[in-house]
Amino acid sequence: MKMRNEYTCPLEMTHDIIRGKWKPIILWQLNKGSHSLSGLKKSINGISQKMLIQHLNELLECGIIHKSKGEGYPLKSDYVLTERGKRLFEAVSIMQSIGIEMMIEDGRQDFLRDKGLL
Amino acid sequence: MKMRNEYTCPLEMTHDIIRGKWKPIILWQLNKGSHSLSGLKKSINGISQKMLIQHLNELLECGIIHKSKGEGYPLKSDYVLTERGKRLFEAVSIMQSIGIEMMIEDGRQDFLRDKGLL
DNA sequence: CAGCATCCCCACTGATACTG
DNA sequence: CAGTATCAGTGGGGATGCTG
Repeated sequence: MKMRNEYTCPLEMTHDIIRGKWKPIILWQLNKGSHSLSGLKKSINGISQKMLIQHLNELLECGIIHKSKGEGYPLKSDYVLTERGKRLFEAVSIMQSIGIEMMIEDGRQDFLRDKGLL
Repeated sequence: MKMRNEYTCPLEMTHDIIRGKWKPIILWQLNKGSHSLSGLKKSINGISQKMLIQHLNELLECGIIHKSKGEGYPLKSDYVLTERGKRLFEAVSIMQSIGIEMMIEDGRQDFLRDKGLL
């Protein structure tokens, strides 16, 4: 993820952090609780392992998530939201609710009901 | 802006809408009040006219903003947030506040003070 | 299971020039 | 002032295969 060199406002910073295609969904999953790599992969539909790891590393760099690594075999990783990540999740949460509102306005209640979101 | 064909959750929808590099700043400006094209261009540092118009058109398609066009000369356009756009702005607003918090944690109070955000 | 390395494509971005 | 058209660079995203 290419970040800008300079930020003219804090908004751009948060936006750059969350811009990646899978970032919001990753945060959404991690907010439910810590996940292993494979756990995340299973819970996120359509993501490739490479993209998942790439996005996780970017979130790590920004201090949004924290990683614990087990030592023995089988290998076990554990990703968790940091405090900063939990705050960022609030924005993600709002995006979700806005998405729901938009879908309702667009008459897609059926879709939402199927997902158990209505 | 390439939107996905299918959305597995509403979050992805909102994310796709706001993904563009300049979208949040545009919403931020429009939330202050309606703007003409040139007005927006002047208020957004570094944006090219092409990108501005492109993003505006995408926001129009999604029903986030509304455009009025004057008939006479000199030409006068007017962009405003729709009700949906105002709701989306709330998410943008949260992103801004999170950006501020992050910058404070990172010890960039000086930057924020310069911008009058602290 | 966790993670890295390669290769490739296309969408996003941007500069520039032109029209009403 | 508002908006379109064209061309080019690049980095984000994805498929696949390899290592500890």
